[in-house]
Amino acid sequence: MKIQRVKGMYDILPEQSAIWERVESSALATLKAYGYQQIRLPVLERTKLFAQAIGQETDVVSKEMYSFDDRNNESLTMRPEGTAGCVRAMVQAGLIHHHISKVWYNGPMFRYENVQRGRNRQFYQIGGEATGVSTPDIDAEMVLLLQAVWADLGLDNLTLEINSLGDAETRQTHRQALQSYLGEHRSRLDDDSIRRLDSNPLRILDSKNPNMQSLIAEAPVLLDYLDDESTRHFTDFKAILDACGVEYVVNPCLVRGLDYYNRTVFEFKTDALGAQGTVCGGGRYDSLIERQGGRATAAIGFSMGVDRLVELMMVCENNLAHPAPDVYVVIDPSGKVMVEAQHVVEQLRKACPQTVFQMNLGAGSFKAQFKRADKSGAQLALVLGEDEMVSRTAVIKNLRDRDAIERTVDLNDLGSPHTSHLLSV
RNA sequence: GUGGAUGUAGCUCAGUUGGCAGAGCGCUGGAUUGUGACUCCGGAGGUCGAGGGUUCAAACCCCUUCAUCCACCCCA
Repeated sequence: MKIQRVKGMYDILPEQSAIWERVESSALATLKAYGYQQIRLPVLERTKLFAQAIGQETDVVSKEMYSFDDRNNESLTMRPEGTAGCVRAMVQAGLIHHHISKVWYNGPMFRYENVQRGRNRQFYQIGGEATGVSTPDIDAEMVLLLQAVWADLGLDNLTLEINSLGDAETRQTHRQALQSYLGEHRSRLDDDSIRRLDSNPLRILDSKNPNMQSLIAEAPVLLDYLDDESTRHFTDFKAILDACGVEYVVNPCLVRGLDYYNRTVFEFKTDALGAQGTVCGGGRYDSLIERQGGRATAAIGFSMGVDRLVELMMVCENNLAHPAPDVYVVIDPSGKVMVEAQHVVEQLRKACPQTVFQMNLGAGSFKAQFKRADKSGAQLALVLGEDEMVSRTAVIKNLRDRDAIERTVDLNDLGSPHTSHLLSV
């Protein structure tokens, strides 16, 4: 039996890697333009870091972590998300003592979940964290930054949902109100909802069950419980989005799965990817840094699911062109010129650094080589046959224009502008 | 953890009542001297997911198991 890949962990094959590169480079360039600097973090952290930061009771910590004891009998965990480790690093390095720090990271995260479309056990996130700013201007700038990434990628079908969770007290008070309200109408709840009553009552408000809609409509709304400062924060946040022409939906039921969030939370969603439509999520975590032992510092972060963005790019058929070489080099099938041909092409690569040359490798008749040349997508074929090598020339054939005449280059004059011109595409 | 679907060539998939393992694409050789695309003729490539059972005979029926996909839950 051949050894197969581990469930939920995928190989990113050459066919897709170009799109990955596109998403990553687009995010990188935009983050740079908004003043974010890269931070590179370990995959392994101490287990208690995540338990503390994310919350012992969350699904992620209670049943989805890849944890194990190392040889020193210390429990380590493969990071299930990026923020906890990033905050740990920033506190450890003293970065939170600046007026503001903006960092971004990119890498694999691990959660032991049942796989389905858009949900893998090893998945990739590009995340950004900004510490030191408690005002809503940074919240809005982060959303604008993300919008700029979508625009750059040509993704125009994402909807932005926002909400404010207030502070911890807000959520606690609302949760109790919600539980007592739903508890009073227990008879109208379906089985799923009764199960969630203790674990996650806010989720009940998301139910699609038509029999419960009137009940849900009357339920206590989190936004009504916000303290004054959170309300003002949320209002100002929305005002900046409005001024910048950002469309959004206030979703009072939007909650995040990790405990550290407060105030502003947001998600970018698509309906083109099946059930897992959240492509990017984020929010404030103003008390996390202090809880991690740092000086009390406000902070906000986001993370985008690169796997999902890549899939969305493929669904939208945005630019799936395979990268093609510019010049395919056909050499004499006899093998007599193999040594010299490699030398010539090496000189050409230096003389024309913008041009991508693909040597024919692994022998083959002229016929076979031209078939490969055609299939490669190259514009030009450079023919280094035995006759040409004797006369120190090479033939350039245009593979995309039937009527173009074949041209000849002088192999003694490879560095000349004339040669470069003939080979430029 | 709970449902449902699917496993046959590198890929996408046919395979009738149980009766020789198939197609398209891809790969590869050829169709008169060293030239691709369109066309034509060849070739290679299979433990039919795995194990067991029924049968003269199993890709097909039965049992077990593994894997994949989709969904619930939850999240990026």
